[in-house]
Amino acid sequence: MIAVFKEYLKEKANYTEQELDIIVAAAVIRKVRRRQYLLQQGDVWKHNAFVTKGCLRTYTVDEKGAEHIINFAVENWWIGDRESLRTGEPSIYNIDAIEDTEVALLSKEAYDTLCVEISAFNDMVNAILEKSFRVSQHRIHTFISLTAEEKYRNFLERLPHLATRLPQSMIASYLGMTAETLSRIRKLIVHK
Amino acid sequence: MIAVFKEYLKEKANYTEQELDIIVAAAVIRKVRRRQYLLQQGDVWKHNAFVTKGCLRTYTVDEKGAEHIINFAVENWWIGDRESLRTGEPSIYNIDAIEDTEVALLSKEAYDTLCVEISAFNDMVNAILEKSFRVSQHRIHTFISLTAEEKYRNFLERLPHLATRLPQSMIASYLGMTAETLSRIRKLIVHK
DNA sequence: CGATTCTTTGAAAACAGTCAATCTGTGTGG
DNA sequence: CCACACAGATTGACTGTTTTCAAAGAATCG
Repeated sequence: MIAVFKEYLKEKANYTEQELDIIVAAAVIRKVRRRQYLLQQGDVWKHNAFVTKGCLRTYTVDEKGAEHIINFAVENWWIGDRESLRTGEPSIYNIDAIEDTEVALLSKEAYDTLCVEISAFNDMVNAILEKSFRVSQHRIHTFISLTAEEKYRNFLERLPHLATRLPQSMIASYLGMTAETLSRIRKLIVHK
Repeated sequence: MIAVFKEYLKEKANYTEQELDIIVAAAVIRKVRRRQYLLQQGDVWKHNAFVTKGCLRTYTVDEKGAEHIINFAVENWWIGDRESLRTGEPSIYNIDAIEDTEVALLSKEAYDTLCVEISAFNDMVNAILEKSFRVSQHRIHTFISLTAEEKYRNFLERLPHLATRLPQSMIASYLGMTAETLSRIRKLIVHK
């Protein structure tokens, strides 16, 4: 499945064959079974993970035991905890697999080295970061300006491939509403 | 007020005196009066703005005329629309001054040149971007996991200097609630 | 002081959450 | 292959929270 990673890199920048090999060689493939953790609250996150197959989520669990999903990641997405990676502090997030999954892990050290030695990699990484930021700004905007129904419709538009792939209870959590509310909204939409 | 910008740069990285001068020389100071726009919906944003004095907000206006505040920026913060800057498309946001304000503007071209020629500047810029991303992830988390009262308390903790500086109606908008709701929450908190 | 803007309050309506029960589909073991 | 268990989705009744609209009360600025 490392081929997926290589394809992704080729699309993102004009790496030389040699550079591609260096990057791919630095990655470690790791399988994560459904329901298995990639990161557990309290642990320090020391990698950058690229998903080659499957689906993961980042979430927190509050005092009442309710889960709050911050992010999903499927094939060709990056996932991790930048906060913990940067500070070295234990993470407040959990990351686990929603399906049987495979990720390419780049250790913090390998990652930093690649950034220094391959300028195209550094640029790619920053472009990804910028995109992530823009996406999260957009998501904030949905929270402050849309109704529950609009948030769901917006989700269907922006991430249609996720809508069919994820349990609805998780979509509800991602949108900041209960599974019951989402179920009622879906019913309402069908009747329109 | 350009001195504020220079101080900020000194704190963020070890620039040489020469580098500092180059960066500062690239900046254009612009005054923005209270209620005056720095960016208007439909215009293309072509700068990066650093606030040396005053306070601004980024917001949208929906079909019903309601304003939704995405972000504030006070002294030593950056503000702008990365989306429009990157794509060259007209912005969907408005930016205006909440107080009489002064910003240092770096044109897209000047900014890109500085990134190439001064590597410390490039690193600084990326560190700022990463921080912005982490802050916005945190904010998303507040939206999906906190009650209205908790969101306000969290705001007071994280941005106490803004709480006293901004009209409450704007804080309410930033938190995704109505001014009336925030007013009631404040009353409730006082009685505790 | 007067005008304007911001905040507070009240009452009703709309909306979303909670809890408990039922329904549906999937996969497993006998 | 069937029966059962299990997880996820739906529904109903109820509760609690937030919005809406309208009006009154502070605060601020020229």
